Amino acid sequence: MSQVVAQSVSSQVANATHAGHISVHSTQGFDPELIREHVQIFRRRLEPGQYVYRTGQPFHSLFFVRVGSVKMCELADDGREQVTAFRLQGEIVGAESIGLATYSCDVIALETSEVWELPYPPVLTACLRIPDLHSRLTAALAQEIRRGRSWMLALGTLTAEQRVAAFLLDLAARYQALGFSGSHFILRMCRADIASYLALKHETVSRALGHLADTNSIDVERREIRILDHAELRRVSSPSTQVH
Amino acid sequence: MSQVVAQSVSSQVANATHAGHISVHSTQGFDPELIREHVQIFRRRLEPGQYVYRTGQPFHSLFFVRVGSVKMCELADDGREQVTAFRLQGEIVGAESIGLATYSCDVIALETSEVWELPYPPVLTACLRIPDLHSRLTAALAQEIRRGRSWMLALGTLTAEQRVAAFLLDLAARYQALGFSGSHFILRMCRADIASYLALKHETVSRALGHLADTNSIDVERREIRILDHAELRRVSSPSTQVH
DNA sequence: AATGGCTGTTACAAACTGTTACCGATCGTT
DNA sequence: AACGATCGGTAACAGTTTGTAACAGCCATT
Repeated sequence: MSQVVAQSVSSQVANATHAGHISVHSTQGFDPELIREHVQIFRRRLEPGQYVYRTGQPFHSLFFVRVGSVKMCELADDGREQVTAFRLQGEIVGAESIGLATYSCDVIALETSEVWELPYPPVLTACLRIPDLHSRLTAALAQEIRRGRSWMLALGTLTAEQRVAAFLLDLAARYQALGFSGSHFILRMCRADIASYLALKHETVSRALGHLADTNSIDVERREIRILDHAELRRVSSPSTQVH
Repeated sequence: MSQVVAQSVSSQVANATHAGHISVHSTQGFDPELIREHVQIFRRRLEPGQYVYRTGQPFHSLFFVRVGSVKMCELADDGREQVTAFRLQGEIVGAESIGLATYSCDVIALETSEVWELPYPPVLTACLRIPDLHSRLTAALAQEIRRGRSWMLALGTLTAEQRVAAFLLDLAARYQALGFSGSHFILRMCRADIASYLALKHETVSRALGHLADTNSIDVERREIRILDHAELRRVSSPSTQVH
């Protein structure tokens, strides 16, 4: 039965994708359509686990996630590593490496995906020609800074269960903005990736999901998530809203 | 006696400041000198605790920290707040709010400081006129994203003592890049601010500093820090370097 | 259909961090 | 010089998160 449900979800995905309606909201208005005439765009198809780019490879392009989703992994010299972002379709990756000779992180497809490669020097040139494009790119970069800061705040101030709740709400909002269901979706990443992103252990993520399910806030079936009570999830993820 | 030492440090600060040599490295080359002729710059003097700008105020300018240091504080709707960055002289604040109608965080002076206000619309215009400036601003924004990511990695993978060690090393490197001593400096922020930034409680910061002092890695006298053993500090802050 | 590998779940004990409380030091003010 | 407020340090105790381990479910391969 869960098989059937999962399929119904993927058909939603297919529908929305075929509608060709990519939310520009999620990229702060940086839309590849705007530079189509000025920059040659290369399309690349990716299977789960394939790299969009790797740390240390020469920086040459930004990438627009057209279909699917990717994870971004930061890695330190001493071997530590962490997932620092998940990017869904309609979002940009690669901007963090602007100004460097080589990419500063790994980007890996979570599912079968398609990215549009936007060679950076041409993008830069186009920005000078199209004043609007410049401010859009700058705004997209600034938004990326804010997303990081905002997530730092979450990591620094929320407990394990609160982080998991906040993570689900964030994903739900982004799926909804894309035209998918905001209360029923499939996690494209494994527990270990979620845990890494939330600065927890994967067992702790499991336990938190289990507890949220026990309290009927959500329904969990491995990677399939149903949000049963948005209000309760928000309450859980916002400590100050609690009654003392 | 500690009084004397503290004074010797502040004279170092005074010296380097008077030398007028602001590192462009720390701003990825975004230097206010470059736009002097295109943008009218306003100078502002700040006393400790004063705001450079507040969350919700209309966004209008970037700020270049000319003298002193500031903290950046993120605050959530539900009241949670966290210090998300410390900026020393030669660094830029305000870039995270580009593209928004209002500033997205608080910036507060930690000591007597001077900031140069750079009205943003003129900066943007100047970027279109000076191609080089555009790439410098973009690069500065990208660097800000990477700094955030890199700190997220630290928060997510390091223990309390490792974070404190990493924090001290980061400060040391930045002071050294500015021409100050990298092994003897004064913390401009209180323990609570450090704790907030490191996602710890201030008691834990105290314990960690105490333990680092016990092992002769550093010397602590309230806000005065001497790094006695850089190598040991690096070892502490890099888990994988440990021998099993 | 059976196997092995990977992923996810749960229980229990241990470790680290947070909490609370108190004390001393410093600084600005009266 | 005395005062209060803020800041910093220490300690005992409580709590959450983690580590370890065992088990179950899914999937690809044989």
